[in-house]
Amino acid sequence: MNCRSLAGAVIQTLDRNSCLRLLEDSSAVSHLAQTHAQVVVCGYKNDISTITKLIHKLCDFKAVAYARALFLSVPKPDLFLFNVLIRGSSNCGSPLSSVSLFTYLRNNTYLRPDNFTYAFTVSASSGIPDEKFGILLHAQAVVDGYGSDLFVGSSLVDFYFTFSKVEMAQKVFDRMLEKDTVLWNTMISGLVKNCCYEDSIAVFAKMAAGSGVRLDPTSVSSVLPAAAELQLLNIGLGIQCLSVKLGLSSHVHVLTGLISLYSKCGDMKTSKALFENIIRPDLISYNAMISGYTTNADSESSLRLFKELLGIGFQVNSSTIVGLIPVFYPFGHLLLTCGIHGFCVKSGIISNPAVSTALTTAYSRLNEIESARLLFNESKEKTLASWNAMISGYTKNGLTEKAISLFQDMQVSKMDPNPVTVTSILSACAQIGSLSLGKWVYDMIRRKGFLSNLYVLTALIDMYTKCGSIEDARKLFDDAPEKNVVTWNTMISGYGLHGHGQEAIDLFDEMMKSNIVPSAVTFLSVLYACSHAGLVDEGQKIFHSMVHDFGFEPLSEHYACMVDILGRAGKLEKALEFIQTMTVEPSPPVWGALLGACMIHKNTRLAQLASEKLFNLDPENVGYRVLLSNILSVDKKYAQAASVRQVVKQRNLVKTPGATLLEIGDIPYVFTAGDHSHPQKEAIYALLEKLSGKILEAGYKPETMTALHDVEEEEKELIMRIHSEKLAITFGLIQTNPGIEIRIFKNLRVCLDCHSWTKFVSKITERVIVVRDANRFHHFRDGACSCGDYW
DNA sequence: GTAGGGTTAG
Repeated sequence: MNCRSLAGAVIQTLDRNSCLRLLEDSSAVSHLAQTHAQVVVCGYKNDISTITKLIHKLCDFKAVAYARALFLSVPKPDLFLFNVLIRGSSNCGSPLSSVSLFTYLRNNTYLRPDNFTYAFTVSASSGIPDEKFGILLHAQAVVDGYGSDLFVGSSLVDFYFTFSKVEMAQKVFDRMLEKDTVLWNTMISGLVKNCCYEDSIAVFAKMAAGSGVRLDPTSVSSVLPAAAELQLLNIGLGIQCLSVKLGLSSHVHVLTGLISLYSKCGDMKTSKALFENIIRPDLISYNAMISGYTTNADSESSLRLFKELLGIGFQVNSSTIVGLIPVFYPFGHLLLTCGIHGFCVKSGIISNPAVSTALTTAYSRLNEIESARLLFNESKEKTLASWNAMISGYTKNGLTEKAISLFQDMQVSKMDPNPVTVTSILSACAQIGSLSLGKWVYDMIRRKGFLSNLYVLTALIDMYTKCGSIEDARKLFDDAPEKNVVTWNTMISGYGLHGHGQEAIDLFDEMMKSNIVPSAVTFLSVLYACSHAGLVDEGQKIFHSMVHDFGFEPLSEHYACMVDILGRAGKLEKALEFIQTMTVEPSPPVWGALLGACMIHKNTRLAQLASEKLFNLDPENVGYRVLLSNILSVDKKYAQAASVRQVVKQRNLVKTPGATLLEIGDIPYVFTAGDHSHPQKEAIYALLEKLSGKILEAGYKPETMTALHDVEEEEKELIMRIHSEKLAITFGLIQTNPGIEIRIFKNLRVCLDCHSWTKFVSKITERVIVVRDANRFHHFRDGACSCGDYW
């Protein structure tokens, strides 16, 4: 009905049927208001069925306040009207008013609730944070004899699924004498909501095979996400065939579900074909396509569809944006990310927490951690996911202290950590080697029952290996009820970290026997373990097997590992030959491994070749230049060494400062090179002096001296500044009783001199000294190191 | 029917 006829209608007196038709045809709240006036003018304001219709319509347009006011003016509302308003309030996001209406109905009227009343009120109670309302209603419904009503049953099943009470939902479902399509569908989608994907598929199969109930598009589109989540293409295919047979396959919901399934299985070609089959694709089907292209790293298509969507005038929603954003960061598209950010701000979508979380993640993955933090600070509604995104942003960028301090802020603001939070924090503990914090988190994990989560367990194993307790890690690993490839990789690389090459290989063999499919990282982990333990032949065998038995195309990282293995073993020429066989362009780490080997084996010629490549590939990296300068100095090529250092100076390249962490009890102490800030510095330097004398007597020769002949005075002093690990170890000797093991953590690789120094110190003080450097663990005992001088 | 946060190598 258009405005002119409506305006005309207002001045006419209409019969009841015309009034009702007018109500039926109203398409906005303003129309309804006029029609309301008309109803009053025509004398139907006490006609309950007309008023009920009006209230019903008002609710449809979300004018629930208006509807309630009108309801209050009705002298004797009947049950039907109560039911309409209970449902309406719930649909308008006021489930509490639904429940209070129900209570009013029971306590203050002569009316008795019927199956509709229960169904609507139970549905409403799914939207209230407190589960007690629904449980109470369930009991009352049973007492009133509606326990096996289909409508009531379906809403109860949905209610229990909403509160993750899967067993209760199942119980209600099983006890229903009669089951219809809606009840089955509720069961299928509820299981999906609770991540019981296999069960959901099983229920769907039962429904299709022997229930005698008709499948509808909702049945199919409810089960499809389960198949998609498990990437069960065969099951999906079966569902697709079935829906073709039943004539449901052209339904837009079904097609959208199939698009998502094929996308998650990596088949964008089929997804595209399905999408083209949709006669009138809606926003949700577009979203499914965009997110599909995004997860399959096709940024061009993803963006193309997004622009198409804007072009045809669709109002995009948060789902569109959240499905699009992750396509930006694998390709380093900072500008596009900023552009979308701007778009979100302008259109107001930014207020959606999922959107701002996705953007926070994007910025942090693009190493724009400050922008991420700004966005996080500005977001009004901070959900658990936004906290987690920010915390993991910090850990992924190596800003562990910030991650931990944000975690503390999170607890202050009463946000309860979940397994995702805990996983990130454990990763932070592993990074800085803080066993004390790690153990504290472990306590929390046990209290909250997160230990059954595989991510948490794996991160815990990693934390223990990186904090030095390889035995504790292994115990957790052995007791794990479930392991995936990452869990195995973590344990293998843990052994590598500690120089236990044979254990790593044994575990790898065991993994193969358990039929776990290895990943690229599996081979990297076991190869690094070989490198740390000097297992040259074993490493070569595994590399060969990786290519020929497992059909892996080696990545540049695998080559770097092999160069490392060969190079450390002194097979420098062989390493170079190996590089020349590479099918991919050698990356900086490949040449870096060769350069490192040149340092150990003092090969100036190859060092110059490797560094030339490195200076071209990675001109900003100071480490390589320092390394070359040292190699040249050792070879007495002082002029060349000086000119390498000159470049560093001229270009203002900054070397990461070395730092060492030592924990005494729960207190962490951080030392930097030449540190004079410590309150006990006098005692430290005095003991350092005393130790120096003793170890020189025992045969220690400072390694740096050989490299320093040509260095200018000022620079010499700079280099001679006592490295942080020496200060930390000395402090540890002062602070702990004889015989106690000392553990320190260094952010860079331990240098040759400190390594030698620590060996001697361990001998004369009869202490076990454990050093974790950027690369691996060194266990010093009685003048020797577990790495066999092989690092 | 579409959508946000987590573990493994270096």
